[in-house]
Amino acid sequence: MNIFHHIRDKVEKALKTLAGRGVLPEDTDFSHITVEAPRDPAHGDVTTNAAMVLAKPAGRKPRDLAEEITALLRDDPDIGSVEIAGPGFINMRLSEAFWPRLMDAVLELGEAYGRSDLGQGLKVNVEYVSANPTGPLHVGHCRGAVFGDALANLLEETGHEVTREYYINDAGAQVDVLARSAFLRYREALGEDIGEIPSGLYPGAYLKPVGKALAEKYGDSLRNMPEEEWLPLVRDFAIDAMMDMIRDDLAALGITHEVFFSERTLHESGLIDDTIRELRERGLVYEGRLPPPKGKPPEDWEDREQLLFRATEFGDDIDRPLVKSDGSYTYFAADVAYIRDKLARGFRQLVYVLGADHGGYVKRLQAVNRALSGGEAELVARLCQLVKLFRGGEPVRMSKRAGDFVTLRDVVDEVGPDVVRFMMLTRKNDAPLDFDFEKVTEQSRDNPVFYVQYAHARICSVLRNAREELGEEVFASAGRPDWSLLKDEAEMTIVKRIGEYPRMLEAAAKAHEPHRVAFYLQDLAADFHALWNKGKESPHLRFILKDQVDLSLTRLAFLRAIRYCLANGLHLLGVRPVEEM
RNA sequence: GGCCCCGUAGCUCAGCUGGAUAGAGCAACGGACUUCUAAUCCGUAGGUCGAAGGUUCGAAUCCUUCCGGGGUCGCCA
Repeated sequence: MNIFHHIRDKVEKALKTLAGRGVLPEDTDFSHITVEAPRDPAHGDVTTNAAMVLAKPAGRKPRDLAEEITALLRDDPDIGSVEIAGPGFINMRLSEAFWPRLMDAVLELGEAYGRSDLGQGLKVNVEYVSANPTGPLHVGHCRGAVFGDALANLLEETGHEVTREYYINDAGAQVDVLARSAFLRYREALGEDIGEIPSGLYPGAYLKPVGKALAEKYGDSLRNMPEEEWLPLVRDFAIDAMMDMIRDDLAALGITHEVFFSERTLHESGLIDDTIRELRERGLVYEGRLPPPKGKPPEDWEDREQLLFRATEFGDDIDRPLVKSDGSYTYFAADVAYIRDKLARGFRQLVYVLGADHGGYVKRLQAVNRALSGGEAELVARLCQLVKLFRGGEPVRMSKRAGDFVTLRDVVDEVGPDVVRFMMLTRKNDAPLDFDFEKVTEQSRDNPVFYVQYAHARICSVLRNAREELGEEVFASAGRPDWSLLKDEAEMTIVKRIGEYPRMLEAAAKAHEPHRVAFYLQDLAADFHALWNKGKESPHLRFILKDQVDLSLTRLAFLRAIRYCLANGLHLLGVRPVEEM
């Protein structure tokens, strides 16, 4: 039950009637019409800009057109009153008979309240995290991980067919460095004194268990091999170990990807070769030269003829090289093949959740998508800004030396997955985020995680109490809630907020902005806390009133509806609603 | 130098992809507990939406140009 869709249908029906009468052109475009809640509740429950948007095509003044539209809406039983305001807004107040239907629907739908078919089953691939398999995830990965996961949930909830995917960068030089680093730890495990880890190798202690495991598996047989023989063995072993670790870290945050896609398989299966052949056939590549990079001294710049993708024809600033000077493929070449593969798997929306430092990469990805999908698919890139860590207001210092960085696991272990997940979504993705270890575990108003959880727990507390206070027999013989008993302004504020939930989810999904769910939950929690406290000054507003059973039962049903809304939103964010604090 | 992101109350940020008098929280000040959990709530105060133009019924939002902060810029991934 989405009240805004409901009213929109009525408005569009009225507009079609007007089109039939010749007031509007037959082919009028309705796409810019909004049907939404006005910012000021005094303006009513639902407002539409239809008259203002269509005034020009109709060749009439907005307020005149509004008159014609309202005449057709006025008799609708769901609409209590209609008014024209300001430059031509049509403000509607829903009839008293309408709200009970909404509340009944919320209770009936329960955990399904908010789901929609907005996406029409569109196949969406959400790629997120995709960290190099060379070490544990650090805090920097946290935000993208949580953002991507919440976005995937959000899209799923709004009717998209979602695949969560992780791209494993297991083909480049950095995994050879990983192999050499692991080999050193292997020699260490065999009793050798390896001294200090040479610069250029990964110094982290997390490779020690890998070295030990290698020693157990291979004994000292690797030690006598030439590098070209042991390296592939050690590399594959180490990558597997790193990916196991990464999967564990993600699991600790409640994140599970459906597909882990290996870059190396693109090389080995010949998919990149195929892709480049196809590009050649379609005339999308050519041999050419690039200008040297600007802004940087071109130290080792070598002007050469190379194979270039015609990215500029698809909106990029410069054509992009596919082959390195040593003849191997660039990272970009693999990415082209990867996009081609995603399209071949039927995805029509490719979502990339990236760190802000990859901003420069977006245009070329979009160029590839345009070239290969011919406009059939959309590529959406979302950039996550970095997270600054604090402890009691003081910045947490991290030095890259000796692997002394804060890992994702450190953070989750200290404050818990729910706090991490919620906090990561309390800011728009492209705004920097401060994360203070002390503040996020504080139990106070300025900690949004706590604030929302507390509202949920309070509701559960009342629901628990009610059984004792009112007696089991009251519940056994309870009829349907009489929603007309909810008359107070604070109660109606909440009813309307609940009504906005489905629309908020759709807007968030369209914009790919899961943080809106977090903000909505804070608003709903605030509405609830306000009502709670109002019950202190005005005892008749309390939820449990022993001498008014029908009213109490209705308010308890009301609480269950609020609870569904809070819990559903929290679930989307991957945060567990708690029943007690 | 090119491209991308950001600039909104003293601070941290929202602002529903063009709507009505720009909103929360923190900090400041003044109030509300014999509790269904005061871990909360109510009230007061606080603004040339970085600047200037433009688009139109209407701009914090869209376009152009500046100012300031961050990121990025072939053969790393």
